[in-house]
Amino acid sequence: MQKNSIDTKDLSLIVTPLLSWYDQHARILPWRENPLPYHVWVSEIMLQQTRVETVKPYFDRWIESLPTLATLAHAPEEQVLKLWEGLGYYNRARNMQKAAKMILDTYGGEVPASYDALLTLPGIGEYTAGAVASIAFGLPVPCVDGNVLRVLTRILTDQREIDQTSVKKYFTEEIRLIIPRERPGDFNQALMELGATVCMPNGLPKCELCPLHFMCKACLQDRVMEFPVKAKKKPRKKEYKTIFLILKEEKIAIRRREESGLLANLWEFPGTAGFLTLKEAKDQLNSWGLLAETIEELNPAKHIFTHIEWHMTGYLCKVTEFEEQNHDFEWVSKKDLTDHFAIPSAYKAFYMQLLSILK
DNA sequence: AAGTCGGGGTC
DNA sequence: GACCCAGACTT
Repeated sequence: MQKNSIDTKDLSLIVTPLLSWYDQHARILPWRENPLPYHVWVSEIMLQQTRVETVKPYFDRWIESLPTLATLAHAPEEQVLKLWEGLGYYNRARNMQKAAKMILDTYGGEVPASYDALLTLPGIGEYTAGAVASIAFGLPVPCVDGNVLRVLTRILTDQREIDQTSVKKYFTEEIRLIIPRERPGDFNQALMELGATVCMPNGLPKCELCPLHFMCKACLQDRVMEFPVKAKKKPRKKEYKTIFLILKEEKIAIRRREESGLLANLWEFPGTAGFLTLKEAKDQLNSWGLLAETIEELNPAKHIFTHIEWHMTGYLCKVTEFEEQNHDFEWVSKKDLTDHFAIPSAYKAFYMQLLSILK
């Protein structure tokens, strides 16, 4: 038996107090109002690496626009991405639409009530398969996310790095042994809810409010901030860009990003690598077949991704086109831009400057 | 197992 | 600044 493990009989002691706590403290959340499998699925995809408070308005708009799995499957991808605009990890939205089509084709339009079947769908990994299976269908399967790992490593003072697959696997099996057959979905949600609202990810946890503090080794030893142990992260790479807000007769230039990589296939304002001087910026416009009638500097901006930093300068340009080029600009009105094209938040600072200029 | 993929809240 | 969030997928 491993050093840090307590036996299953002990860990099973969390079940009753946890469910009882959840009965009193479960938050009222949009996806809990009418927990249809489609609703549970959409919420779990949106919640991947994303806070509850961030997801709420996105979930409401999504269900309003795409109320059923079939409407999602048949929706234009542009609409799906527009509904996802600003939420990040955009493959989640594309994969969800792919999965919706697969469910229509191979499961008769019903979200499959099987952990293994769910796991075959794009965008659904071990966590999400377990979450949907237990919450939407009442199947007794674990779902182990960052919240669960934090709660359990604290209860057990487990010092292993939670980034390791073996550790996640270990806790998944521990949960499988104790998950109550009567209320698996509530149990999984209770564990996550406790992690989100009491056994918090940042700052001091509210141990005095925790229904498990009586058996939490970290709390009893006053060592809660030592857990969970996580691997160190690599420093971010810095990239420098120049962004162009180009206006031609009340229209704005945007273009589609590459089909793979960062922000794949989304729309952006034209840009180039490096910080361009005013003269270099004019030359760049010329190379696009555009002549600057006016050009002025915009406020610089920075955007932090998980592994990259974008440092951006920008120019506002009013142009005429002196030569038809085969560049891939799309010239759109302000209304089309705001209504139909998904621009990632990395461009938000320039997007805001543009909207205030066009106001 | 390590890298990639977003964005924002919180300390 | 640094960390982390109801992770999945590719290499």
